[in-house]
Amino acid sequence: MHSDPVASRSAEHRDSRESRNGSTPHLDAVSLAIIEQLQEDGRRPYAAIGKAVGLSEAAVRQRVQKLLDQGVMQIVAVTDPLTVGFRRQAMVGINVEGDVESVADALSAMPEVEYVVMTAGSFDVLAEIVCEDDDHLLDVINKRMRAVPGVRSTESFVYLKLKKQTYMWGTR
Amino acid sequence: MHSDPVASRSAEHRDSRESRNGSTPHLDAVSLAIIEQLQEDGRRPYAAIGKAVGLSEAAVRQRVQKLLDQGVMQIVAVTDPLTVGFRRQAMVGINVEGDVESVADALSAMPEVEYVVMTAGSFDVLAEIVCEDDDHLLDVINKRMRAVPGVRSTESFVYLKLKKQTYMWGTR
DNA sequence: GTGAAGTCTGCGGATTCCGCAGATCTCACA
DNA sequence: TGTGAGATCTGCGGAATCCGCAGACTTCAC
Repeated sequence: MHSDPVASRSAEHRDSRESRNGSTPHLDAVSLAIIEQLQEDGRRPYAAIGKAVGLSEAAVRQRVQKLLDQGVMQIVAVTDPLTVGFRRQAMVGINVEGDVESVADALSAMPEVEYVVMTAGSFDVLAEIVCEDDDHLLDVINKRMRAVPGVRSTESFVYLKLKKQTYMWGTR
Repeated sequence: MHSDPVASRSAEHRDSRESRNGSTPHLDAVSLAIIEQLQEDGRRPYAAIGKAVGLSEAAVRQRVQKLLDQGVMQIVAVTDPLTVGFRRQAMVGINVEGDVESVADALSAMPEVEYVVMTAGSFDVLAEIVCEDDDHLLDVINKRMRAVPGVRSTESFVYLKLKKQTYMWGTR
């Protein structure tokens, strides 16, 4: 048998069964390790990943495809829209009366909204928006977002400068 | 000459010169189009991208490499840490007295901090943090972040559920 | 004990990646 | 106006990678 940098394979399988999260199931240590590799470089070859996690090239490929199909992970190019230019960006904190999730869904449906998260604290929902310019920003916040049923109030934080943006939660 | 889906090449060059953003220079329409392609699929082959934007495979490869080297773009796997499991995540709004940028830099240096942005509004800085558990979260916020010189106050928004996460600003 | 489902491995063949040399264009400067 | 440096694009092979598939193995339910 080849060396196994992560752990015993069969043990992983048993672990993955006892996922108490009903929605998105089963992420064993090997898949975690694969995701970590792709967090460092989304274009890393499958063979190199396989060597790092102790799997064949084909097995890595099948796992990655499955993770993508399930929506657990996506491999994409990320930028700073402000650096790329000509756009206004903001985080909007929202207070909701009634069903929070339906408001979050309505916000998620808007193309200018890149990021929506339900939170505990003095806001019920946080939404990040990317706009063409100030007029567009004003339109999205004051017309469209405030018009969503259940939105009680909003507070905006216009982005001045992005200082850090990483995806390295795995590698610590 | 082949068809040119984006625009005239030489015209692009002229456009790219007049970038009034001193920090990160020059992003012409072709590079924008390449980024859009990679926002849809970070592993899309260079040849396919070249066909879409009207460039040869080698030219796309050189441009992508340059964008990566310059830090304009990164190609990575992104997930929802909450879905992946066993972690607490929060957005922290911060008020600063004195130099905001130095505070932002200090926060950026912390490994648990994934995202830092300077803002206009009732917070000076927003920081997103990913922690192992509640104890870790408490430690990072109350011990480490509040200890940064210049931090006047913080307010936390613990993540309950991520509803949307895209990187499609280009394709609208 | 047996069959279905899931996963891993190994293996070609097609595709892609990669470095390099030459051509083209722009721009600065004499 | 001419010239040379710098940047970018194209085309081309050779190496590496991607991709589908068939077989083997394990687990699980019945």
